[in-house]
Amino acid sequence: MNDNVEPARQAWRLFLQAQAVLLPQLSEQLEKEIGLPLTWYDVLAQLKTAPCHKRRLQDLGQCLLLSKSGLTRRIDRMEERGLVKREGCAEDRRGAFAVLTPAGHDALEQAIPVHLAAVHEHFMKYLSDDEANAMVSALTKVVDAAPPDVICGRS
Amino acid sequence: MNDNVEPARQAWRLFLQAQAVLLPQLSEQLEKEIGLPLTWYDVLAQLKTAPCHKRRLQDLGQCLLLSKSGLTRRIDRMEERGLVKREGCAEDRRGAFAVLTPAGHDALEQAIPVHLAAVHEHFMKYLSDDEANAMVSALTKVVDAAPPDVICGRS
DNA sequence: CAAGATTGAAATATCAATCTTG
DNA sequence: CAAGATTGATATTTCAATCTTG
Repeated sequence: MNDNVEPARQAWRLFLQAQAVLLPQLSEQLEKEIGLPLTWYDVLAQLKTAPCHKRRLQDLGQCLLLSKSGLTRRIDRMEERGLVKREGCAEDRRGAFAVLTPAGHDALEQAIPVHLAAVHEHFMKYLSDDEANAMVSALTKVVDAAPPDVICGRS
Repeated sequence: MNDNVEPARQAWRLFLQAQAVLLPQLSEQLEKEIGLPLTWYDVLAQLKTAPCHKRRLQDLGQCLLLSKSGLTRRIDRMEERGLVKREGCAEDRRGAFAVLTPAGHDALEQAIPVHLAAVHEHFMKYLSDDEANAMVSALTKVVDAAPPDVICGRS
């Protein structure tokens, strides 16, 4: 019974520590080598895999788990730097798209190998196959259990 | 070898997603039910386990992975609310301690069961024994590989 | 000068309110 | 009125500069 509680609690502690150690490290490294904040990388990566390299702001906010206004401002800053641009939506004129620009595409192409190498170096290389599979199966349950309003419903 | 890459990459994606979903949820819940931000809970928890319920600001910043000025301001806000207080250091008069107040101790005692229950509800209960052990072994390697002097614990 | 802590300026996030369109 | 997006006010964090003490 104690053996049930303890490993899970330890897993939680390490989960928090790992993200607290990893994210600043990866963020700083990408920023220094490519001049791209990790949060911008996330936006560019989403756009790259989207049809026509564009995506509704609404959708972007949801899949990046960012509030509406948070996304508005992030896109503002990225647009100032020419990495994305906004595009009105013809079918629903309330909406808007964020579109990848050529400069944004180039920046991402530069960033991808650097970032993936860093993720491998600091995270993936420490996971055995079994450990990776166990993490996938466990965290899938955790993420799927999150109420939809946590994922979608932020002002 | 290719089978090594994919589960690990998926584990990374889920790792990011899980923390993005979990932390706001736990934070909001603790804030609503106890009126205590999760970041303050972390400070109180650190102080509770320290000798005499006090700790050098320097040490706190390191184990909470917070910058010097970030900690200064967090302690400012908590001191305003009477949860901690500052205390000069006799041996090295440049330094200062953060000390748990009775009010801070009470708030933490209220918060602990609520927060632990929430962590169980949203995270721990989804981990089988094997999955928890795999996560512990994997994340231990990840955390140990990071710059070593900064690691302490949360909850 | 170096180390511990604080302060000012800037970055980035959120909530609430607002504007525009359906 | 509801939905998509933006704006204003506020909160928290970091970096660089500063103050104090060793």
